[in-house]
Amino acid sequence: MQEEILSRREREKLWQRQEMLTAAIALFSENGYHNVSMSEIAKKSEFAIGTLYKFFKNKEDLYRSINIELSEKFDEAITEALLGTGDEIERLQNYVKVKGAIFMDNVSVVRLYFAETRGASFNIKAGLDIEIRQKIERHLQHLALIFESGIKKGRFQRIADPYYLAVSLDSLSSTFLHLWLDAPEQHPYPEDPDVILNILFRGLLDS
Amino acid sequence: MQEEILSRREREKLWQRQEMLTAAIALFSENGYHNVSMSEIAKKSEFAIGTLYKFFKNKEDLYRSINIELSEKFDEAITEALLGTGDEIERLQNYVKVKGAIFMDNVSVVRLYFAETRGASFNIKAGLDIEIRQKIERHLQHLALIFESGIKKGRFQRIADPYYLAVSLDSLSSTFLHLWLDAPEQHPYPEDPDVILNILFRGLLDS
DNA sequence: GCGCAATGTGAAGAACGGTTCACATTACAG
DNA sequence: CTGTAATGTGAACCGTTCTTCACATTGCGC
Repeated sequence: MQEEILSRREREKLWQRQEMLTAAIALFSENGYHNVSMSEIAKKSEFAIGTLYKFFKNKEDLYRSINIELSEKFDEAITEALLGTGDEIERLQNYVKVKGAIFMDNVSVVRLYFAETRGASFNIKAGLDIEIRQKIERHLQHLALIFESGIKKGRFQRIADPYYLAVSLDSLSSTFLHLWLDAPEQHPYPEDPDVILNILFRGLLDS
Repeated sequence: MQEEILSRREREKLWQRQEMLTAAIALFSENGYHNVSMSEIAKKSEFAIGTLYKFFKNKEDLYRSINIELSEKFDEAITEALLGTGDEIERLQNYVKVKGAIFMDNVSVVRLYFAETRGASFNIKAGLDIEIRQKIERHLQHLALIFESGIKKGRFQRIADPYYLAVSLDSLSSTFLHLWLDAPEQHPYPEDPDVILNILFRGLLDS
């Protein structure tokens, strides 16, 4: 990642580009793709419409750029958590914690991310959500491996197929993030990852 | 629910209305609100555009009607399952089963329902998703009561706040339905509700 | 059959929004 | 300071789509 070999001008352009993306993120995540016009983005970012088109081929390209950068950022953090050191339980705890942290740090884009991630995304003709879905699928496979390893070692009961356990944990953590998004003070995303993990770890029945 | 005091004409209009809604559902759930035009709906339903406007104030009203009828239908079935007879476990089993059944029977609209239900809904200016959310909130409260009752009676361990258990079960069942939607043969929605419920019932740790 | 009311029709109107491009402004080398 | 290239601008263009409404068709009581 060489970043220092950029000229002043290049750095400025990068900065301008980021300004545009930031403005667009705010608008898109508030109103959705179709309810945001290029002129609104222009006004908010304080550039002219034509300038936007110097940076992005068209509106769809702008939107795509946002989502790709977003998903890469998220992907990096989550992958790191999943590959990190520690036993199965620690890794799962890490996953829940990191996922929470990265979402907290990017509140304004979380709505956008969920819109592209869950439910059907009708914003883009085709292709974008596939890329994102592939990243998520990789996470799920990683998670499944952790569960499988725990089961093999006798640490975990095999209460469901490892892949389904992975999907379940992903779903549960996203759901808690949703609760938090809707009412942050009422439903804080738990500091302690075990609040979420215990739903899997402990059983409602027996003890 | 008196339905027989309708004239032939009134029944016909109701039927026509349903034809329009059916065509619109197919298009919306395939392409999303903004990617479907009134003329497409007109063509598919085999009415003229002007006729659509005799039945619905505008496009948004048409969309709103779909979602309201949809959510009422779902609400009825789910509420019945939650209020039905049986102990706590049977009620939960019923909930999972009924939710699965009603979604299976309405495949074409499930995508639409998820789009309005999960993630952010940007299709409608405001208000629609609030109505639907209130219905879902009622279900969650019901579910929470069941969990609470089970805990009070000592049938369930208190592994989490009852409301969070409710949210978790809702999330898990929706997630399994999502899997099924994406790849029906690969991930059949389980006949046996305990496949899903065991994720809550049994614990990964201990036995 | 007749005539009126109810219903159905789709071309035209109006608004909106993505994209373009000729021009203005700025940056910078010589 | 000058001239040229790079960059920035936004009015105008154009396609799309929602909505209206004057007219056509149908249904029905007499």
